[in-house]
Amino acid sequence: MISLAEENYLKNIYKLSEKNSGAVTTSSLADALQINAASVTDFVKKMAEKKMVTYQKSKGAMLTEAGKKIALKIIRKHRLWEVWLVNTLNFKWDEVHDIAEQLEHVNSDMLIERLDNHLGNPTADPHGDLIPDAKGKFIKDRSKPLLKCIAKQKVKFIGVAEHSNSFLQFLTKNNLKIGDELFIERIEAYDQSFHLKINKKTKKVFSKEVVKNILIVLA
Amino acid sequence: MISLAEENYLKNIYKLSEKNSGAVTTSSLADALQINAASVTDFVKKMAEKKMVTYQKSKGAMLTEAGKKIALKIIRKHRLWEVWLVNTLNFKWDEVHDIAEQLEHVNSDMLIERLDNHLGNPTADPHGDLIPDAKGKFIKDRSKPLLKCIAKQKVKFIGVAEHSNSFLQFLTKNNLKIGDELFIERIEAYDQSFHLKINKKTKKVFSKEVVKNILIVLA
DNA sequence: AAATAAAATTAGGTCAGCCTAATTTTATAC
DNA sequence: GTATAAAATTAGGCTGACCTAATTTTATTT
Ligand SMILES: [Mn+2]
Ligand SMILES: [Mn+2]
Ligand SMILES: [Mn+2]
Ligand SMILES: [Mn+2]
Repeated sequence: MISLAEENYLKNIYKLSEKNSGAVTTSSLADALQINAASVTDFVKKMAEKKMVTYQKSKGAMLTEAGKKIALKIIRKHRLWEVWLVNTLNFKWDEVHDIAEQLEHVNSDMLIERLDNHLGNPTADPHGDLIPDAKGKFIKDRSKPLLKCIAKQKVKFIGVAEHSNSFLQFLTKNNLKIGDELFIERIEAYDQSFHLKINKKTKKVFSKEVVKNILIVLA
Repeated sequence: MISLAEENYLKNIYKLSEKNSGAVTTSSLADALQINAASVTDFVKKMAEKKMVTYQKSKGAMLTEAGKKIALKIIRKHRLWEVWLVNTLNFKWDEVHDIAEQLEHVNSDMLIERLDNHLGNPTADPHGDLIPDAKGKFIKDRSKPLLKCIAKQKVKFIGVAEHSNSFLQFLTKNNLKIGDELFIERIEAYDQSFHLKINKKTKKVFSKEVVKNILIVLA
């Protein structure tokens, strides 16, 4: 059996290795898990014995295939639950993460698959994060940061690269939500702020800070 | 904060004190939790320090008001989740208990209340067990064992007094489900087996063993 | 290439939640 | 009421998942 702590380690190792590929450092894991680095070293060694990760002293940890499979399953559960919370129970997108952090550890394959079907086999969660299927496969990710776009492009808002409540609430306050059509009227050369027209109606200006965390696809 | 172990102790103390009122014995708790009696003694003492229970050496434990409140909340969650699993995800009534055992520990008041509303504020779970409201109050229980009835009575099957999978599956196999109307055609004097007509159609005979675990209300 | 800083590891705890074995207390039988 | 059985407690341990402080390794400056 796999413990709660192990599940959280695996999930976070996966997420960190997604960003900076290669071995995940002890300190980055410690930071993500809010656990002392010494404890992480210890734990990771035990996980290596159990073949969930490979570990090289002073270099870091990498998921084995077995570990990756578990990590993806937890991520799948987390995101499916978030979809349920938002779509069925009408939670806001900035209210679901902590609840999903708990629900992701509920262990029942039958439950996951039924939930998935009940939700219509969604491929993305309320924040636009892709949901792996039962085999751990994602659909192809075609998104990129709005910041990478050029003036006069028409794009669709499909996700966020930053998941903090403050950022999500900022977007909500500014009436920006997933699915919105954004037209880039102009990009200010000096500070790279974006002048947008949202859904062919409202005009708004967003700073580079914001724009880099908005993920879009070309419309 | 309250730990998983504490929640399970509280829930089981509540359930055992429901049956045999008075203090809950160490051995009955040990048996229910599948934990060694020595460990239970220890744990219960710690819970007494935290004012969740009162404890008298060699006599047993009783919930305090605070402890009872927590116990009822867990029972509420367990039963609400069971309703969801059966009504929304189409699980069978003998498939939900283990999943609900996990879900009952998910901690979010907002989640419970939204789930409750979404389900239409049910007052009983798929096994006929009453669901306490947010304040811990139950509706009045009017059920009694079918065994206590007399011949020629017409009654409605509303719950089970025995929750084992084997019993639930036995009932399912015999096409008996909650809501069914039962007419007691005759009670065999020798062994107290019940000759029933189910939903004005099927005739079936059930042993005393079975009949004592079927809960009904007079129709 | 030394010196310094940062990251990682080792050594030696703690605490929760369990266990077994031994002992004491309470209940039941004779 | 004494003997026996059952229940409960005490004593002493163990493991998982953390911690701090000290040390070692690796990276960055100068
Ligand atoms: Mn989340
Ligand atoms: Mn998400
Ligand atoms: Mn149940
Ligand atoms: Mn139930």
